[in-house]
Amino acid sequence: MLKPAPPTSISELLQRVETIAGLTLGELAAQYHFKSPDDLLREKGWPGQLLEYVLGASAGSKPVPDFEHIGIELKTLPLSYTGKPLETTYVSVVPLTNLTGLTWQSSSVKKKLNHVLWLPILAERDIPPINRTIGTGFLWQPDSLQEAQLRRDWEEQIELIAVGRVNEISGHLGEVMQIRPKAANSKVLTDAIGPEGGLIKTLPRGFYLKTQFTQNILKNHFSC
DNA sequence: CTTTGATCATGT
DNA sequence: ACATGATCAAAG
Repeated sequence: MLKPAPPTSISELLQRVETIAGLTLGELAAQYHFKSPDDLLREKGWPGQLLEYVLGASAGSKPVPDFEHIGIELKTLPLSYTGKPLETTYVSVVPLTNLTGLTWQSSSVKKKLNHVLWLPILAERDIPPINRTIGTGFLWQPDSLQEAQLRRDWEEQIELIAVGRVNEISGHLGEVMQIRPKAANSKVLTDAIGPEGGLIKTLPRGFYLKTQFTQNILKNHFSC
């Protein structure tokens, strides 16, 4: 099959999502002649890349949403047998310099999470990737409580970075959104503001949604 | 070289 | 069990 064109409307996207619900990743990959790894030890991003391809997301672009025309970001969500998220959800890179004037409203987190298409996948580790089943995808936008929680976590942790305390940040901070390393390995270094106000080198970091937060998104959607 | 797609793997 | 810190490939 050819590479699908980007959906031109939200309803078209949702129609495609309905079509793939219940299929396994392997079935979908076979239909589109997409590769199917035996495990995700090396190709950790495979589920997301497959779904992007099948649903017609713009490939590997940077600052724009996956579905640029309709402003929607695609996120796969790996679930356990009991329906709980197995992993945190990566959101975006954490800015570590040039933070003056940066606000929640203008942040990459706020923009990325403005409108998300969640695609649950039954992804328990004892299931080979090709046998993992795609669930019912759904659209989500943060409600006022969720946005307040995200904003507070963002502001608290960005403030620490702004005053040169990036090295005091760990995954323990944040009520619903944490900061963790995001790099090829632990030797990668990037610029950040140091304790004396100058530049220091530190690990690149990313914002991640904690599993309790995404579990609540699921609960709100499938029970209301 | 960096960002995006994430999951792996170990310590608690 | 679960979360934090570490890691990997593709694409631009």
